Amino acid sequence: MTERTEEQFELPVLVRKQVRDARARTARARKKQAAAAEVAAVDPVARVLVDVPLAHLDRPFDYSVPAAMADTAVPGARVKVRFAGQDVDGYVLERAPSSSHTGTLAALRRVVSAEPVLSPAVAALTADVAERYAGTRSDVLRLAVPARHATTEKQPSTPADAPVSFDAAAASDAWRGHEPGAAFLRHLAEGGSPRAVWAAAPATDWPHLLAHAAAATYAGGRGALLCVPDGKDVARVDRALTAVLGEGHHVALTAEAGPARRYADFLAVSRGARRVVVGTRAAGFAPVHDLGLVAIWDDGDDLHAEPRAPYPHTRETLLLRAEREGTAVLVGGFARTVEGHYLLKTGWARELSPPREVLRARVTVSIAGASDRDLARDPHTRATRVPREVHEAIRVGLTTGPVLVQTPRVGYVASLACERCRTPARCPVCTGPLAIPAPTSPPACRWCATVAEAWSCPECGDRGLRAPVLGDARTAEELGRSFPSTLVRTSSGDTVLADVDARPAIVVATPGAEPVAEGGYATVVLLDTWLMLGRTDLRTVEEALRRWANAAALVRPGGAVVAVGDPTHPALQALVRWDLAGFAARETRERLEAHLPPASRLATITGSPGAVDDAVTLLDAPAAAEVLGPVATGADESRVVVRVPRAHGPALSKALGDLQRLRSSRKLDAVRIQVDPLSIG
DNA sequence: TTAACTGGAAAA
DNA sequence: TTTCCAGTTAAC
Repeated sequence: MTERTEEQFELPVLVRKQVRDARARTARARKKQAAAAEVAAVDPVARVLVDVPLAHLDRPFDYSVPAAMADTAVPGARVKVRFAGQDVDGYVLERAPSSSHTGTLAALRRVVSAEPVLSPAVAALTADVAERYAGTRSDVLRLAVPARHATTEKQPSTPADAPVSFDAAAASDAWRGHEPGAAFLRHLAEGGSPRAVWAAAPATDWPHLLAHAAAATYAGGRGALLCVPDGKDVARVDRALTAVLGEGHHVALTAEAGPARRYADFLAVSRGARRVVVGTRAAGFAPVHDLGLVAIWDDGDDLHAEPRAPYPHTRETLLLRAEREGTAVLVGGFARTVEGHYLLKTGWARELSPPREVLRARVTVSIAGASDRDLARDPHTRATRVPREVHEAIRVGLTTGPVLVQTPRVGYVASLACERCRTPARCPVCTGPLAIPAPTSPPACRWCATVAEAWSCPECGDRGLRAPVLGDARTAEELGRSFPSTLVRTSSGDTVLADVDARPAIVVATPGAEPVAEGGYATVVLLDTWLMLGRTDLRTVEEALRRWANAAALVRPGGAVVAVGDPTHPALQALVRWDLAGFAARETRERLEAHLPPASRLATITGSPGAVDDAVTLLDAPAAAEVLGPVATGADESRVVVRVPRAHGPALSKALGDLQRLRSSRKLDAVRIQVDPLSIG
């Protein structure tokens, strides 16, 4: 009885002790096993980058390599490791003879595959990009290495065909009109690393020029990497590369291809079976062997800005890569960005551009200003948005070929505008945009709901408001009425046409969705340019000009471009003179005075007001840094902007990275950091 | 997820 | 002082 009571009483203690002992035994056993397990004879240590989201763990951890994995745990291989009790994915960065870690190393748990998917060059690039954008390598690696597809991995990659010899004559011919294009190509072919910012002349078949630059590099025994904004452009450059290099030398990497195809193409590159690559922004990380040239087309297109952390921009990724791998650089486009201009201004890159007489021969740009006088003379103009001379230009164009009509997207500008001078109508209370909430109601502010019954235009005093007539469908309908016997096609949103043939037709397209015409358009019309300038973003004007230039450049050589808008606007004047370089230079000067990028490096810190506040306190920013804000950006979210002169950019990135590591290790509330955000909105 | 560590409380 | 235990922290 007594014994039983005692037993019952002592049971929990006993159980606890047993559990404890059992745990200790398994721990000892595990350690013994780890120590006893045979490790690799050479380089028994693997430096592993683990895939964990914590900034302070963004460094290699050493693991012992079991003998069975000696040959498969190669640098670049995907592995599974035990990390703080969990199985996590990682990449072997390198193998080493010993570790500086004090304490016993855990063993690699499994080599997922011996395929070295993370090359030393891309691993280094990943570190550079993470550092530059104050992010983690694991985030960058998600962008750089595609998901594994085991079946695909088992297939060998077809080796490249014997390279065709470089046709220097054809290449120089293609680049004719862009000076000094021939010298640039020769330099590439000889294995040099020239760096250029290229202003393409309108009506240039730019995919072929890119293909020739890649071919020149390839002929010199090196690889080339071409990044373009979207899948449509990838397809064009893909075709151009096939035309110049033939089949079997290049791959096109896009998000559209399924996972198997994507991985197969990636492997063809990482195995060195293909050394010429074209793709969208993710391709910037493609592990091209013996990389000799990196190129980006239309670097002002915001598709080049990665929307996932740490938000790297393709141009910056490629420039970091060029620095590290010593490659040639080609930054091209019809329009020029302020960043592109900056590369020239600092002497880092040379200019490739068409001489005046080439431009004059390629295109004639004119402006149809819908002035009051025009409206009085032709009241019909206002109803159709298409001034008489534009109507005439379309008619003339249609006698010889297709006509492109670019019209702003629906919803691009939702606000009402002054009927007379077309200044966007803003709320007198909060400066928000005015709109008509219901068909019969008076205009009201979309931000603060103030009813603006007695609105008058601050620019011209007119009291009339007009709703912008917008949309490609609406425009197509109008033009269809004006040109009854003409085929009218639209390209926008979900139904984007890649190309149209050379027959006369009206092609109505929204910006960025313009199809390429066989042989080029006879005429290009840019409607409602004033609407594209109506936004208040920092880059509005630059962006509008870029979109106009991209549409205008689709004319055939000697074709006509007509823009409907204010003839005195500097952006339209730049378009008329096709002086996009001059516009970028002026824009850069203005930004310099306003301490905006690219003369300054700028970063935003966003998060809960408390977190942002103490992030600013913890931030060990360079002495020259200015902290602007915080400002409230939403419900319980605030933001500060940190700005430094460009020379202190790397120091700012470093400080922001340190801040993230510190916050992560102290388990403080996360803040989102964006270095060089595209816009601060 | 979990082993190692920390510090405070209880036992000696 | 030593031992035990729960909560915390670092993570190979």
